[in-house]
Amino acid sequence: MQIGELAKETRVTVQTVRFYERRGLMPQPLRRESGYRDFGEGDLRRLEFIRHAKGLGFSLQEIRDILRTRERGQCPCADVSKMAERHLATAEAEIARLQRFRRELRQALGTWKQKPTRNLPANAICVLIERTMNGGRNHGRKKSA
Amino acid sequence: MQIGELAKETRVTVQTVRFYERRGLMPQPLRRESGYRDFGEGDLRRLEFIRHAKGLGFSLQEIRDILRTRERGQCPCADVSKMAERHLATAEAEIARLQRFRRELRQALGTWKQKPTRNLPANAICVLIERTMNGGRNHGRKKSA
DNA sequence: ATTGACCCTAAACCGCAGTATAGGGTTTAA
DNA sequence: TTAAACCCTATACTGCGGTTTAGGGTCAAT
Repeated sequence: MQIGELAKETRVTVQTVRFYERRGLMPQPLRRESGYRDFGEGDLRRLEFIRHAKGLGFSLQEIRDILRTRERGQCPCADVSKMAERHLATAEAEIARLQRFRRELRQALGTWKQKPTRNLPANAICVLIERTMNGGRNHGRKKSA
Repeated sequence: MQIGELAKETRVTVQTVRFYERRGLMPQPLRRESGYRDFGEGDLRRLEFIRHAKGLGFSLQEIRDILRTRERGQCPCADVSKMAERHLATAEAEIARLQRFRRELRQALGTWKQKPTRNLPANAICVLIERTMNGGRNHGRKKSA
């Protein structure tokens, strides 16, 4: 299989396949007389694995390490498990952050939509953003003194 | 105020302050005879605003645009509102993605912890990851035929 | 007069995940 | 034989948000 076919099958570009090869995610493939790369079914599955792992949030470096471990005949699942736990922790933190952001922004947007812009204080930059600056929700109270 | 003091107050590095100036987020400050930058209270508040907006997920470019609008005497809140709505949509999608990832990974981790590695199929790379490849949870069924 | 802490600029570099460009060679069909 | 469609390498560039390096100048105290 030529690189173009492999690329089409896995919905990546030809350059990306070569890029993955340079980064050590794809192996040095067989070459024809012409110098053209010649891929097999295993390469196809490998590239599908890479795309899928990437979709799950693994970095190219992590994926490379997983594949290297597997090449040494070992099972990468223990490592993957560790990486996954780390991703989970990051994901949890990120979810929490985004949800806080969403809450604050909805609050700010809600009150702003009721009275947009009227008496914008001269020293303010943007009430929507600054509203969240002194610790979150100062709705009517003095600044948390 | 010298750049070092400003940087210390706002917990950024001196280089970052200069970087923000190059990017148009911080204004060209007054200069002393020596060429040293001389910042005032307004600059301090501006930099705090930048740090806060960044923490909320706004990009430097967006923040620069917000500040530019404000400099023209206009209220940036309408623009900010639009950006925020976009961020919300992105955040929702990201939350959903992360939660799916978390669910799949927990499932895979749970079953893997019960029987780690035993009979790893020769053509498999990592069951934890590949388990999620054929559409999610193929727990005992044939591959979604 | 010299040390140390601070400041200045311009430019290069970092990780990330590719994308683009320049300048070629190969294969196939008309 | 020539054109299209494919392939090759090497190198540079993108956007993001800075960080680092090189090579200086300034200011205060000793």
